[in-house]
Amino acid sequence: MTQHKYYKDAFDRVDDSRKNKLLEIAIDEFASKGFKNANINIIAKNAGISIGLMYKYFATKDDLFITCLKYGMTKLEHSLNDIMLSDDRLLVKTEKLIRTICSHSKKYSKYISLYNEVGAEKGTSERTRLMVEEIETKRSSIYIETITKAFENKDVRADLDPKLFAFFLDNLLTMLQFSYTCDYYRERFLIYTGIDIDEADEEMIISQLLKFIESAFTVSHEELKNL
Amino acid sequence: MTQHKYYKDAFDRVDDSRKNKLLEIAIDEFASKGFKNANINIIAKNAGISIGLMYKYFATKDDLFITCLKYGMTKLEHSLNDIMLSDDRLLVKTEKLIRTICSHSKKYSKYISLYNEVGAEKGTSERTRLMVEEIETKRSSIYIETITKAFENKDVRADLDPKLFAFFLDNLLTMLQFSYTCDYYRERFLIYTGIDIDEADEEMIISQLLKFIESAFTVSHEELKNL
Amino acid sequence: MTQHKYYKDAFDRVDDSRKNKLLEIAIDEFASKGFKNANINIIAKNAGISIGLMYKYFATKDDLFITCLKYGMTKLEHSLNDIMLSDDRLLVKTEKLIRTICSHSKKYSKYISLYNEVGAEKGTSERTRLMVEEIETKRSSIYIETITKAFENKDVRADLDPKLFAFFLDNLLTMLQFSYTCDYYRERFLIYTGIDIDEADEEMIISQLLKFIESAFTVSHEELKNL
Amino acid sequence: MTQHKYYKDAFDRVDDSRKNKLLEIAIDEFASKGFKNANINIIAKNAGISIGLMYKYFATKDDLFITCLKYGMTKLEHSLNDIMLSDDRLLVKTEKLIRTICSHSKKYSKYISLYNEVGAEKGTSERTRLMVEEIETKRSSIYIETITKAFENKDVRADLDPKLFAFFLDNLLTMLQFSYTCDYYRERFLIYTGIDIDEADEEMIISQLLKFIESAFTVSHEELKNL
DNA sequence: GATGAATGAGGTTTCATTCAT
DNA sequence: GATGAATGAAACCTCATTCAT
Repeated sequence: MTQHKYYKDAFDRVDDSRKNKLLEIAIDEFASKGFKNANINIIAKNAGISIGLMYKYFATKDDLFITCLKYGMTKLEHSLNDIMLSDDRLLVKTEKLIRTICSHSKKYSKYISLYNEVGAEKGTSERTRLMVEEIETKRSSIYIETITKAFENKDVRADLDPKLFAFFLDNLLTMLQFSYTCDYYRERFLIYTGIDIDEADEEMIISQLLKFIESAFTVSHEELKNL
Repeated sequence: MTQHKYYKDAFDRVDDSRKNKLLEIAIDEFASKGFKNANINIIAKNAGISIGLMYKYFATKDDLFITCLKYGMTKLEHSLNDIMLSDDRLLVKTEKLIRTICSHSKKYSKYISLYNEVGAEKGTSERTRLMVEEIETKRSSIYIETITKAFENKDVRADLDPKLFAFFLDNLLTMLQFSYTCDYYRERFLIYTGIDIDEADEEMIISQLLKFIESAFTVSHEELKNL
Repeated sequence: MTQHKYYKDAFDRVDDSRKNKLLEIAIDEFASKGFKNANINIIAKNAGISIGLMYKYFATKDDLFITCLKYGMTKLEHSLNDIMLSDDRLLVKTEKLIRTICSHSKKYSKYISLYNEVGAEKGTSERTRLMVEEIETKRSSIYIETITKAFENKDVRADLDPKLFAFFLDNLLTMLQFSYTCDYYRERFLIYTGIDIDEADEEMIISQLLKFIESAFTVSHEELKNL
Repeated sequence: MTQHKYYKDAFDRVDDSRKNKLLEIAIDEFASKGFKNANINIIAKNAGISIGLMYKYFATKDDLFITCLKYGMTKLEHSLNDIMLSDDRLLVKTEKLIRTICSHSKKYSKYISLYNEVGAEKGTSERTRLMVEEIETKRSSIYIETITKAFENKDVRADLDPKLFAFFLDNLLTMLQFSYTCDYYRERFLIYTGIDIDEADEEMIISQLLKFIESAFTVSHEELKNL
């Protein structure tokens, strides 16, 4: 639950524009080559600093990665917050959510690429646990809170569990993000739909996903009779 | 679309039980350490063959990985086929699908771990493209075909696109698989639901997901009036 | 023979308590990690001064080490002087010497640890030569002088060479010091005696060592016959 | 007590002359630069093998060092065994011991240099403990056993403890070894005696040390009176 | 077919020292 | 006097792949 700081004090003292530049360059490298293939010597060189200074800022390659990840995740979080704390009905919120995911995915595809990479990490369970916590705790609680309220307003089918509802909803959004940003999932989208997602009609995707969530199947006959 | 063969002829001549043993051992290594950290020399040692022979079977580490991946993917495909080609209504098929995903995830978690890893691969776009094709083409076409039929039977809301419907459905199932099998997504499930997925009530998850897909939101008043 | 000064003038101008604090902290680091693994940046940080200032005081890490070493060696020298310049017979002096070594070893184990390290230094023969001279010249001359006097008083077996006698005596005392203070030699003591030296009966060790040396002083059979 | 093996199986398969060559070259490097400054890439290059193969033989630099150390220690052990198991009286054995130490020190000075280095190691207490055990256990037990027998034969003053006697005796021999082989202690010998130990009259040193120890064996005045 | 010894480029991390302020 | 950001060479260790037998 404690939010750790994965960089050293020296990095705090760097002015913001250099800080951001460094992180963006690191994110470029991580997003294009993956964690293991990324080379911190190259990151340092591209950022115009010595490798020694790099290690004055970040104790390990891991820490640099996590800092990049959190930097990226923060950007989306703010937009999500704004949406979820509004007074709209859940359906409207969901639409806004999807729109934000779409535009964010285009703008910040590299950040999502990092997030995607974390999801594939093996064999470092303690680090993984920390990272999940850092990333998912806030996001999940915003979702769950909002959805719980929606239940009180009878915006949602009563026999659904708010937590699982939030989970399924985020699953759909996450996979949509990956489809916009990660090589494999972009190809997969192409195979499913026949369309390159970059050239897809975004409005169509949004409306289709909204309908899918809203009511994928038509109400069953039995239920209708009972109305 | 061409189905490549990522091993050498010599591997064809090995008898099946040794073939499977070798692949299972390789899958163990890949699933527990990830592709880059897996060590092909150790795989050979664990499998009881020399590294030289390993290279008589597979030209590169990549090829070994892909062969493992396809080996694992084939197992699920058969079950899916059986379900999708049945005469059930889509809702019933979907339930069967989810059940299969759940049980498969427990039994074959390592195979899914490999699949998950592929989704995070960077910077090898041609290889990635080939792998997506190998894996997703068959699966997606089964989904789409089935769902298109369901549309004809009016089992599905008419204003949904079958391809996107298939895509969204598979997204939900894929994320459920990951939640059963991959470190990160297991933790994420715990954070969303408060439950360790291994100790979760599977029937509850199945029924909730089914409801979510079936009709996440209650039918709106307007729509009801128009019935 | 010239007593060098291994620090810069700026260090002379620092007041004594800060000087001592700095040296004690450096000694801590050197004694716990060894010269090569000790980190001069960390020493500066622990001492509360900047690394820049550190280099205003000491030209190199080597110089800092030597200054620490001499600082530590000085402390024992004074006690030895007092003993050796007294009027006691050699046997009494030797007992006092051993007692002093024991208590000093407990109190100043870190200084001895530095001394022990110097004995293992390789490949810097000129520096080594200088350091031996700095450390051993005074000590050896006190020993030799005292023992030469003892020879005149017939306190010592006549057919022994005073210089070698002093050398052997100091060897025994040095190894006893190491046994009290250095990881390896502490373990070695345990293996030889079955006792952890910290829990050993100090009086027993003293009396045994004294007896071991003492008989060296008593006349031999032949000499006895000639009395 | 278990004697570990600090090299990998692959090293066992190397033929003896190459094994010895490799170890001698590594010992050269360690003895001349010390453990930390020694460079295994250089050792590999000098030995005419690749660094990769080096790591097929030894898991770590540490392991290579320990293997070198044990290789060197074994050589002296055999000579000591022969002497100590003979039927000579302790005084004769001791003389042989000193002679062996002297000649061994000249021949194998590098091995002793390694041993000396271990005695100065800091902060790796578990590794240190293992190494002490490996090296000192056998040697100390041979000493103690022999000396205990000598006590039964009344070769030694009765009020001395055999374990401490062995300990003091080995201390003198160890320091003599260092004086022959280690930079610092060679200089120290020069300062004490005024003689470069390489040009010293070895017979004189031997006889002086023997006398220094010897009197320890003769009975004390009191005891003489009681005869 | 089968072996496994051998390669060596490549990547992370450390730290004594400098120098502009 | 005092600071501490910045440097960058240097060292350990990994592992996919080759090839002589």
